[in-house]
Amino acid sequence: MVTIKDISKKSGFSTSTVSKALNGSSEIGEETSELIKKVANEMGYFPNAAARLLKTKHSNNIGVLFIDEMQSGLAHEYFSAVLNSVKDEAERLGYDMTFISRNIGRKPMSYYNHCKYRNCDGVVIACVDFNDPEVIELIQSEIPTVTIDHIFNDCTAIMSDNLKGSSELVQYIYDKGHRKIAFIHGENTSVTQRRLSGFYSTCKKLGINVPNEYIKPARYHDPKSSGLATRELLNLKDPPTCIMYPDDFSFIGGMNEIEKHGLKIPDDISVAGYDGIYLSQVLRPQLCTFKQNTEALGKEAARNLIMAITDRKTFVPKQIWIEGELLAGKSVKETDF
Amino acid sequence: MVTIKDISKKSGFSTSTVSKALNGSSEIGEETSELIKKVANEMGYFPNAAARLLKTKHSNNIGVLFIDEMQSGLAHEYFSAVLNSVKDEAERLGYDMTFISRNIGRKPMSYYNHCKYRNCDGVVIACVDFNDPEVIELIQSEIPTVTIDHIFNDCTAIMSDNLKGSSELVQYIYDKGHRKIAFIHGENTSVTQRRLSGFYSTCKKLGINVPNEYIKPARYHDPKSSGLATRELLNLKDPPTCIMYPDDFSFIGGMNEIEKHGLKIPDDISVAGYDGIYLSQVLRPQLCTFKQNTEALGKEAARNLIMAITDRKTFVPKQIWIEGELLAGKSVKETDF
DNA sequence: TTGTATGCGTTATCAT
DNA sequence: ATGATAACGCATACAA
Repeated sequence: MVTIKDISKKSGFSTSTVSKALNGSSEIGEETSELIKKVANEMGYFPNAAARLLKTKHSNNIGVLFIDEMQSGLAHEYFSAVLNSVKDEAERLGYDMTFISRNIGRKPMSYYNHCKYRNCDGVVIACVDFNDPEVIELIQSEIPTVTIDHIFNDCTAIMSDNLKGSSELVQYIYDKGHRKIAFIHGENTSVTQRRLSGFYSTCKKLGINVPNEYIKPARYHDPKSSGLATRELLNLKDPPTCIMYPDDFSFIGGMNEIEKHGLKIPDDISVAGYDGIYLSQVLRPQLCTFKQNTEALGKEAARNLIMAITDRKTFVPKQIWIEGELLAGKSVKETDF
Repeated sequence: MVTIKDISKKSGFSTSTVSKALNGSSEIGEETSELIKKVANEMGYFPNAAARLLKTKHSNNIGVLFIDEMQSGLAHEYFSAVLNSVKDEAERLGYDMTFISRNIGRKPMSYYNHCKYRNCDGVVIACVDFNDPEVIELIQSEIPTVTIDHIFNDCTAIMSDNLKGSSELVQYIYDKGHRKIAFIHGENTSVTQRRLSGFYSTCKKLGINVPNEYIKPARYHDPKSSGLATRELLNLKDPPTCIMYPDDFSFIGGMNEIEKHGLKIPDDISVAGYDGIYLSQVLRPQLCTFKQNTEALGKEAARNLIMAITDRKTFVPKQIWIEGELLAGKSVKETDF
């Protein structure tokens, strides 16, 4: 391994001069600086992040907490897309990304301690149980954190605008003439609560009556439970003319159930998803859905986290709302009720 | 931050005694050891990975190279599942995982240098262009590497058994009575080559004649190109009775095209996918596909990489083949040709 | 069994 | 403008 010492020997300058030159310090002469850089290059020098960290206390490394109890974040297209965007932006800003887990080897370790152990400058938290005491410990610690899709006290949060999303969907469905709209929702999280709020408030605004049996609980990313809920809805005495699903993926479960009932989308029943994953756009009929802006979500998460790290003293926690986009598709039929 | 020094002061023992006790050295007395551990616990001590690394040269951190030119690995369910499994096993064995990219901040950096910079003990490589000189540089370097789905000289490779997979599919389809089997394949990689080999050799063994126009190029994970290929196949004077797709996801493109032609699966035409992603099992009819064992792939990758790291001297590079499993589904119709 | 001293590669402080 | 030196937190060779 080529070290600063080697460069020092080869170039004849002291290690401190070399260090300064390599870091672009203004106190080093133009020529020396050039020479040193040249030598460093020739020798294939690269700094050692660990040694640097030991002095500077900056690792230029951020942790990511992406643990889904079901199938661990990554399997979920929405979260993997967000994560990917976090990664791109972090790299652009000079930060690497390390996964944070609850234990390393046989040793159990809290998320917080894991971050300390790896000297993470900050952490992006998403797709976790925000009631987990360990998550809370981490968020409340001195380590800068940014949460995605969950507001925790006054910590910085990047939020996909779920209220607006479900509102726009309802509005669109209403505009198409539907008055009997059912909503199959995911498990009880703040995301779900916001979507429900958007749903109810828009219905109210539009004067739509929503019978309780039109609201069905299911699970995110779980076609089975949505399929079940769909069956219940279809078997109602007065079934809805349009069903909103927890997410595009879950809709697959509904789709099968609808076909089993011999119904056709959108002629016999209209449907809408959520997320706008690729799948939704290649299904036929194209699914009406609300596309969350995963790119912006990840990018803002990384940007704000790094701002919080860099301007630790002046950075003010904030909530950032990322808007999405309605993809009309062809799964909601124009109707005259 | 609580350091060994703090514990030393509080407990009255020297830093080296503390260090040894904490690392379970046998040269420290039972009681002292216990006492020191107790104090360390009380003070909330956790070691500093960077400082430790500086001495030991082991980071207990592995890098992952997961860059797809199309949509960056993570969006691909197959790869994200593999990655997830790598992560789980690595963590179990006491290793963290850091993403490796080509540049950090504005500074361009080869993959190899990035690994050095972060002191990765080893790297898992998947889903990249294996002709990239930088990838080659990394594989040929002194850093232990494990590749997934690609054999590079005599480096350790974890291979999903694509030859067997496509063979079994052909055999199954043949057993169902089909003799006119088309194959839409992905871009030219070693994975594709193996699948093609399996396809051709099994056809030959079974005495099936494969016209050239039954073999169509498309792209992995790209429904559009598979849709196009499907159209061409359906428009043939003598169209196939069964179409094999590059992967389950791509099949969606074919599915739409088939519907557009007014055909029904499997009554009018049979189809098969590859991967066995969740989607394939919730589609109706359930897709006939070959499920790759992502869990085993990731686990073996992590295990072998860490073995290579630990037993650097004695570890012998090897190829490990991971078998998958045919999921018959209902998309291939029994026919009497 | 325990303690002392040293060094990993880097940066920062203080001289020169 | 450049250099000597110390320090970051830890592990280890060696001394006691």
